[in-house]
Amino acid sequence: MFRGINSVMLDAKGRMALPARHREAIRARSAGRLVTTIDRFDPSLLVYPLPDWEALQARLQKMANMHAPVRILQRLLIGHATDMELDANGRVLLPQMLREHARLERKLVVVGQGNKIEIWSEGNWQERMENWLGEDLETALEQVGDIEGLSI
Amino acid sequence: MFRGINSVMLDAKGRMALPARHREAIRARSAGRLVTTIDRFDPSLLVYPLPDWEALQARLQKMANMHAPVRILQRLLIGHATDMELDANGRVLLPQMLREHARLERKLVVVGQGNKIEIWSEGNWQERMENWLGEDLETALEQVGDIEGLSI
DNA sequence: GAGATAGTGGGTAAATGTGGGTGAAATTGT
DNA sequence: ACAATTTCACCCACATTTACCCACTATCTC
Repeated sequence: MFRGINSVMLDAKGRMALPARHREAIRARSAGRLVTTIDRFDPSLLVYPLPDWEALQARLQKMANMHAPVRILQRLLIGHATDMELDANGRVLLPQMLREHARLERKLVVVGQGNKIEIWSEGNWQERMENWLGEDLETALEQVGDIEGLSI
Repeated sequence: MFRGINSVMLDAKGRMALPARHREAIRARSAGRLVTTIDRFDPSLLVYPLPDWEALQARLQKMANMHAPVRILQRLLIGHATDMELDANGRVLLPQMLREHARLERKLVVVGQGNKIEIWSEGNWQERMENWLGEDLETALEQVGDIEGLSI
């Protein structure tokens, strides 16, 4: 569904153009309605089409919250989830608290990730990229499994 | 499927002629629709016919992304994967961010690699070639296995 | 050598991304 | 409760990028 990377500006009002390549898919899937929340591992935001987020949220809420880690996960993800809508120019308004979490500044990077879109500050993204490209993913992946015969 | 090496120019608009020897195969396989992404080991781009890329992406997305190395792999590959289409002259427009990753300048090298095509800047390619030719591949390959009885 | 094919360059209209004005709505302070 | 201030939705305007043409040259085929 979503893939590819774009560089865009965050304007003074906190708005960001969603790359055109994703708009049609979003309009078709959810009439332009989206939900953003935080990424719990990295300083970035996750954007889902509304129905996909709702399925995720339902799943999170079904988990028994007697366990502290489940409660924490719910607070982080559901707590920060904010509805957004594409405006006439294909932009979205990113909520201030989420902008702060991802430490977004003027230059952003928008990364398609299949069922979701990630939003990063350009600086953070570039910094991470350098590390990721240097890592030995194969060794780590073999321990996870799932890499058997994968050839890219 | 794809094989052979060509030297082509990247024009001022970021376009590159796909060597004619590959066009027919691409048109037959995917009506001229391609996906490019980055190579994670070298400064080069990988080009797949759309259906072949989609099979790869589906495989990547099935992996459970609770594990950090899986997320990184997805970000690098799916995150940079960009749809392209052959224009009337058999050219493709290479996205700016990918051009930067592969450090493409005016002179490019296009290398057929079976199921994919690699795009290099001429300078990088030549530099690597010298190193590759000087390496003792046999010793290294024997440790990997699968070389038994291979005769070239 | 004439015609076809391949690679390259460039013009132009449409699409895309960016910035900002303005009034309505929400929030804040008193 | 009301005024002051901020935020937001909805416009419009503009610059840049891209898609779609057409043209030119070099090479190859017959």
